[in-house]
Amino acid sequence: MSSTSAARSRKSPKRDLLLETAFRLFYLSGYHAVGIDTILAEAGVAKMTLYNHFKSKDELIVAALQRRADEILSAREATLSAASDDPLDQLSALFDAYEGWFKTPDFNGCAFIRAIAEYPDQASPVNQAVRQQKQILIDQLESLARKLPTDDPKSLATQIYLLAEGAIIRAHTFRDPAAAQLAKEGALALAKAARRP
Amino acid sequence: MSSTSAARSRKSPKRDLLLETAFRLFYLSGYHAVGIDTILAEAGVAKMTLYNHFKSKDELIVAALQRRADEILSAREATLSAASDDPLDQLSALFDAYEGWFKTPDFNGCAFIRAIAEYPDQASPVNQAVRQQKQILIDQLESLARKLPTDDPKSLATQIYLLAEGAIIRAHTFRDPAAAQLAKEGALALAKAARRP
DNA sequence: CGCTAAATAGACAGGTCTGTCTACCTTAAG
DNA sequence: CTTAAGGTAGACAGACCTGTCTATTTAGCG
Repeated sequence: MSSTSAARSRKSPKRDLLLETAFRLFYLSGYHAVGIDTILAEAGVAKMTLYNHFKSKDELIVAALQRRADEILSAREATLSAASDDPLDQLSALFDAYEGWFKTPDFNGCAFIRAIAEYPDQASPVNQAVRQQKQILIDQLESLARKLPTDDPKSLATQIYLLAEGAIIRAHTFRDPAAAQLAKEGALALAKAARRP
Repeated sequence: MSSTSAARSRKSPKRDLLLETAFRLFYLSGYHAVGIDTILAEAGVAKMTLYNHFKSKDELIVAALQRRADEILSAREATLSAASDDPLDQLSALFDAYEGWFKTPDFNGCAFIRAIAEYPDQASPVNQAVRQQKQILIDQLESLARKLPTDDPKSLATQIYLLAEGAIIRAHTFRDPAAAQLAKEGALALAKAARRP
């Protein structure tokens, strides 16, 4: 029995290569626009290897997004810990990091926002994965806002979140990395204005 | 000669029905996810009628977005002219209108942002159509910002734009219409803080 | 060596997609 | 009545899509 095997280990070089390749191509052209065969050809991996690791294309997308979320989380923690303890400095560092991202040659917007755009059904696993990831950023912004002198840190954090997402949209739509600095100035102004007088 | 006809008139009931149906379905499920046949079945129109009016699916998408842009522009002008002449009132009216939109049962984010997400290639006609439409909003915000007491109306207008786009993203991702009011308060705070002291 | 798990190539089914073509119908104007 | 434009139905080509299956090969390991 069990002639064909499971290959369900979470640690596998082929699996990781598939996730990296899949994310890169999805990010370049979109989720529906990129077919399985394109990813397999680019990665040089057989089709059955993919379907041994993932049940479906949707599952591959979710895993690729999850992998990307881990990368982002690590980078963000590095950015924050490189800045001083001053919450305003940390806010500045966050938006400066956005600017660096916007200037990378293959910047193509936010993979998560674009995933929501293609999978707007809230019941979709892709949609759920995106919301989960976005919530982490919002939580981090909220804990940052709590270090600021405001009586409504939650609202302030959300407003900063709106500026951050808006900056990504603008940078992507108009290829305008300067959106990061405008968002940063806006965020700092809101943080200062929110001070209880 | 010319046994088959052109049917290229810009005013045609079938053409308009196609555009309305196409936009509704694209907005519901996405551009790649909705096929021509689905639109034709929903509209009750023959395939050749579509291809007599539009050269390709891409051209249909562009036309549907253009039609939607006209609607939005009219609605926005109505919103602005219903408010007082005070630019802060006009700003408030804009974000209140956003809230109303977010609360509509079939709200599904911004059709233009989602189009950019699916057609990230700047050379794509869809991408170009979206940028053109978004620029109109930015120009309107800029002319509004010029009525405010600030020495950098362009930056202020862009920051308000970031809040507006961010609010749409948040409202769509988390089904949170309250994003509109947060964005509005943020925009008003920025407008007041930008006053030359 | 021998066993096992992982990966491979490639064919394949079944469906969907865009776009084209033909032949026919309806309607309205001259 | 005649003519022409717009619309219709349906078949069709050709490409692409996801997912499955089989038979074979490779690689690690006791």
